[in-house]
Amino acid sequence: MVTRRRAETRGRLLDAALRVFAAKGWGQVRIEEICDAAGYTRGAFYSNFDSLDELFFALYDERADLIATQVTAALADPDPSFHHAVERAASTLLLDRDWLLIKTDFLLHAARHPDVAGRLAEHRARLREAIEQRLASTPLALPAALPDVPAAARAVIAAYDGVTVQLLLDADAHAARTWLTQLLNALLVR
Amino acid sequence: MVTRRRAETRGRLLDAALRVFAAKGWGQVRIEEICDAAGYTRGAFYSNFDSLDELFFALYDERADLIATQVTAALADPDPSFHHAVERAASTLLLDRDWLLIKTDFLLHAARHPDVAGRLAEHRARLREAIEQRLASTPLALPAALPDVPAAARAVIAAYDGVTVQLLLDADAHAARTWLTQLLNALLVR
DNA sequence: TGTACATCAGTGAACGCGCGTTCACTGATGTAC
DNA sequence: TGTACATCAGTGAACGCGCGTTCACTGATGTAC
Repeated sequence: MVTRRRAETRGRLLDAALRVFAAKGWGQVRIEEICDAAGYTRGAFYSNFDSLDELFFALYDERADLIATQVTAALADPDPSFHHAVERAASTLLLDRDWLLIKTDFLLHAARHPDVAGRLAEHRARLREAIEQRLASTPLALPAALPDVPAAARAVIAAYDGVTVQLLLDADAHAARTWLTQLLNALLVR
Repeated sequence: MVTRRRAETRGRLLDAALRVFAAKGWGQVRIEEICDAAGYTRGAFYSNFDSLDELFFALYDERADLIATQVTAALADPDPSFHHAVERAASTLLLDRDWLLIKTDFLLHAARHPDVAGRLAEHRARLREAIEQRLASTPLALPAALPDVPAAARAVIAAYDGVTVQLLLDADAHAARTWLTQLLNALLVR
């Protein structure tokens, strides 16, 4: 059984870890920095996690699940226009720079350690399916180079990844959203 | 004056650093690992560099310059077809996974430390200009969403960045080149 | 609701290892004749 | 070309700090009556 106190401590450590990992980056983070940021001493960390890796993975899983759920909801809503659904999904995906930094750290970690790449593949698969379903239920005249819905969905993800890089560099979230919309128009509308 | 011996040692340390940084990642690398890989003791490192950061930056500058030169040459060659030039540039950009890993480490570092982002911005500007010049000298019917050459060039870079992410995850360089070509067709050919 | 007790979560001092950094040294390299 | 010497590049042992990890402890939380 997990007590309320324990769950709160764990939650605060995870929240602090998000900020500290985003600011410093994987490999530059000391356990004590996270504990300080969360308002605990190091013992609290060892009482809740076995290692910094375990905490980082827990953090990734938690946020990835949250993002995927939000994006799926934004895309699945049949009410708004295609354009509007894209805007909402793009807002979720491109708003939180901290998450983009951590996600990219995790991407690199997965690229170097295939044994942990599964978590990331699963997250990307969830997003891809949500995109495919939206594309399939929208009347679109796809260009010749992207003949079917799966190819178009992969193109959407490539565009998103490309815009993410730009956003990491210039930190201009508004420009990134505009740019993603523009790219999707170029890719999906013949 | 730099002696021959000194230049060779520096070169071997940089080569070893490329492999070690690619394998382990920024922040996971010990100075001794690089020295071991290069066949030196730690003193050799301190005789040539002040810090691991300095070595990493030197490594980035060296490789970025090499890549940019090669890509510019591939794109500037007026002889081959547009398709062929794209293939050659894509080969240079997507062939060396070690470089993609290091480049992405550096991207994250630049995203977190704006004061060092200049090096990366310069590299990207060089690539963008080479792409713009090639696009300007090629008769293309751009889609409505990408009205001018600068927008098209930025789209090419976004596609490249997106494909890079996929290649980092699946390590399939051949699929990545095919996929990039397909994306560029979808983006640039109305 | 109040009290007494048991358990558990987080404290923080202490330990010790790994690794960055230094430096007196040696033998490799370059130079003068 | 050969030799003698000076300088310089890389060696590797030694030092010590930062940080991960442990653990005896305390006071916070939950439970039984």
